[in-house]
Amino acid sequence: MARPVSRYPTELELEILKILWDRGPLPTRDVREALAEGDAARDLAHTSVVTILNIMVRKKYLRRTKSGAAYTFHPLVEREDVSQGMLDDLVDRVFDGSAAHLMVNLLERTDLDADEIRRLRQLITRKAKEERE
Amino acid sequence: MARPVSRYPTELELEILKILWDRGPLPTRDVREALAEGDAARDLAHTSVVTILNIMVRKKYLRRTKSGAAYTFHPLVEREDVSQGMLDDLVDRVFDGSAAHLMVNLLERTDLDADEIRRLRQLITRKAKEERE
DNA sequence: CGCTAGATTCTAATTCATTCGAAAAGCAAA
DNA sequence: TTTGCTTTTCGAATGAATTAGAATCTAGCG
Repeated sequence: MARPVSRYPTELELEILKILWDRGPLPTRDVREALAEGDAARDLAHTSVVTILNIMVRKKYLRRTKSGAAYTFHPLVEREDVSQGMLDDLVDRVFDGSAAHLMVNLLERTDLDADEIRRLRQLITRKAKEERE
Repeated sequence: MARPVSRYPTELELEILKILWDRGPLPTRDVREALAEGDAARDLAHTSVVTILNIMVRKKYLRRTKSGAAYTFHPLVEREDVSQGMLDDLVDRVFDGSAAHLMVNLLERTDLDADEIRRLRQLITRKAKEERE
């Protein structure tokens, strides 16, 4: 048997989703340009980008609409849903289902700025209250 | 070009690493049995397990020692290093480098028990103190 | 010493992910 | 309408991940 379909967007698929989430529906040309810039710069041939966009349509990550000669691609999945799915998967697979374990791990070695710390503190406090009810 | 080697252990590789982290060095036979049990039960042929163990040796995830007729496989990477690597990768790729964003996301929709909340609260408080220095 | 049980090595089939070129198709300007 | 540019469609190559059968090797026993 063979490698199973990955349950979540692959590396490249995620890059493309991020581009479309940030800048809205775009035609192939613009997706290609955005990929060539970006942090993880990928200078792909136009056809490569077309190919992967079509795969993403097949996988229902995107939908496309005709505009003139070209197609415009729209995200069909939400940023939050994908992030959460991938995060939950990591919690399950790597941290054996313990979100707390993951957070402790992250907290112990991440630098956070004051605002972020305050925000997290508030959330935790609220959690603690909910717990007591 | 082709799919690049994944920077972190693949699904199956991680399952095997977890088995070896939990139960120490094991020969192929025992790894196979553990895989067949486990949560994500995988009932693989003996040779399949051998194949992947050898791939993992090539990738330096494991090392093997001869013991009698068979080989015994030892993890060469630490659980913490792998977890952190995979977590950092997710933070980078999915949450654009913001660990705080990830934690907020997780906190908002995860049920934690009282102990875990207390533990996290302590950590955050300590972080806040450090920040003020 | 030769046989057998179990282990290992070799080879290979599948399918996914990534990458493109060649060719067909569409639209706009000359 | 013909030329030229842009786009898409199609087909294909390459390599990683997963799975496993066939062939080979080896240690112990009668």
